[in-house]
Amino acid sequence: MTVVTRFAPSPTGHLHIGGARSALFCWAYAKKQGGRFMIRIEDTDQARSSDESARGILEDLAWLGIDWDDGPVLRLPDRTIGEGSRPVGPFFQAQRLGIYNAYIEDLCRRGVAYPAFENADELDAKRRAAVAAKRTYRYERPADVTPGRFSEDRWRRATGGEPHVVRFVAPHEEIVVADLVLGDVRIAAGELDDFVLRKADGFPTYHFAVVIDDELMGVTHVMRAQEHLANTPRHVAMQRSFVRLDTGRPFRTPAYAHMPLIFNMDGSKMSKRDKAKAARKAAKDAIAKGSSSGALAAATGLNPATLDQFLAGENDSLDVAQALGAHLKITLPEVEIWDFRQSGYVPEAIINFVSLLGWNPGMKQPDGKDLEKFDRHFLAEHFSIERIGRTNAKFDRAKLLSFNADAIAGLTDDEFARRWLAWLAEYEPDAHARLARALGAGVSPRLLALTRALKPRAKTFRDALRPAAFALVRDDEYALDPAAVEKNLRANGGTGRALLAEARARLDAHADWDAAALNGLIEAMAKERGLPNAGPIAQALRVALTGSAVSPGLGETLAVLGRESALRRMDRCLASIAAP
RNA sequence: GGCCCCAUCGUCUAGUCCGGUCCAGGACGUCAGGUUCUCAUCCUGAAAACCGGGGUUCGAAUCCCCGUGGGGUCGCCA
Repeated sequence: MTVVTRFAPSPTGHLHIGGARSALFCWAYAKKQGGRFMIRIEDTDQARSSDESARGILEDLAWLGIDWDDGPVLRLPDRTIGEGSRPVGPFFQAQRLGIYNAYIEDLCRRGVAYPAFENADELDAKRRAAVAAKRTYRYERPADVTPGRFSEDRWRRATGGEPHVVRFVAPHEEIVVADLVLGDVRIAAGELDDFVLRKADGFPTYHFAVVIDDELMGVTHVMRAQEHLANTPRHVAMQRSFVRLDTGRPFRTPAYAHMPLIFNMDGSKMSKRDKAKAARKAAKDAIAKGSSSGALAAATGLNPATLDQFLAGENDSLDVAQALGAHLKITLPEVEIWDFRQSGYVPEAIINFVSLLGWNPGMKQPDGKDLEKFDRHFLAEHFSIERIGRTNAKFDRAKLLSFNADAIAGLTDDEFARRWLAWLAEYEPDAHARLARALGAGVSPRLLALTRALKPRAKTFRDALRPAAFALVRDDEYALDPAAVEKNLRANGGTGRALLAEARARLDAHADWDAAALNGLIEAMAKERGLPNAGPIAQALRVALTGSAVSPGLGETLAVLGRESALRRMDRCLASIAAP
């Protein structure tokens, strides 16, 4: 039997970090077993689903390198995914209404389901009353409904146009879910009530569509987050009662594997709202320090009333959060793959880190330490359901960041340059343009010199922007930091300035404008002058070349700028500081 | 509240199935040193955990029970 796993996102937003892990594990298991990995879009919530969201989720998966064998076709500039799908589509549930309806009718005729006519508000009120009274609420099956018997009268009313939902006749028996991670999970008879299969708008509910589609699409292994565990008995109950329309065979029950949940460090659920929370906190801190909501509104261009509502917690608008974040210079917490991508994370690091949230290879490295660095190909070769953990995990951003830094450090210089440039083009087009202007387009030798210097200083692609700043400005476009000038050029009667002047002369006469050779020149000069190290010369030059006391290595800095630019910057600096 | 799941350093975890080699190992973070022209990288070292209580056993992080704590779920959301 060919293993078929699936990831079935609801297109109501971006791909969440937890969803990415689910998809990854499903993908890895299918690869490992020589099976197929499928994507199905669960767009049965008419109000919240969107095509853009579906497209975005597919693109995020593709970006992570999680390709599907079956599912929607996604055309990307460099490849197309989903073209070789088995003919079990369509893969959008909204396009499968005919199938669901055929099953609904069969189920009703066999007395396994029945139309119900209660009003949603009334049921809601009953439910709330039960909760208030600390009683368990269960839908009460109408007296005229008999399991196994077609409710003709109800069917007639329903087909006659009366508003209704269709409910399942829940079996009165114990249900055992044989979970591959958790073991047997038993639910006593009578715990399930007659839940809804088809909503009043004619769309299937999640539970119903999942069971129908997993059967019809040949899904053999359902791997998903533990939040679905408590719903699984419903699915098993349906599988026991449903019969395929095409073959007349009973539904099969796939293997289940429920994986642990992922939370924030504080134990809260990771959600888009975290961004609003962070922005709100930063704004309130700013106000506490003397700013005001009016000033914030003015600075961000936000509508003052909208901002006040946001601050009061009356809405969690992403736009407001982002405007505040940009103005207050805070990074909003990333929770979706799209966020991490924008923040300059690489897919390798996300894949690796997220794999470790609830799974572990349990292998040692040659040095005896636990193996925890690997890529998706390793996962495809070694993934096993037995090694999925049972405990919920907290998402430690610091560790992810460290993984990302390592992944970046592991790139070749050329690869880093190419990918950083592509990232800039997408998320920092202004810096991208400035860089092309200063160093030439594409991966030029000088760009390579720059990125070599940037790589060990960057934990993310965005991080690389700061140490690259000196290369993005014109030779007369940057300001000299007064404190740095004072300390490194003016102090001690201007020894720094004198060193700068001498270094400038030596550099002018120097033929080989290469980072290593330039470093050698500075070292040699320090030695000749009897200095304990190259520090004073390097610092004087650094301030002159970049305006600041902090920059990449001096040789690299010089090499990136090039002879002309470097000399011009030194001259400008010397001219701005009077000789003593 | 009913039902269900879980429980090793601050965090991710190895070890748990097949009790002894575990005064519990690794990683991230933290702290202290060191290398280096600044920053970063890098190197070395340290502190840091078997939720509690009962059993079973010569012996329990590992098996059993109870408690406690955390989580999920109970929608015409998925």
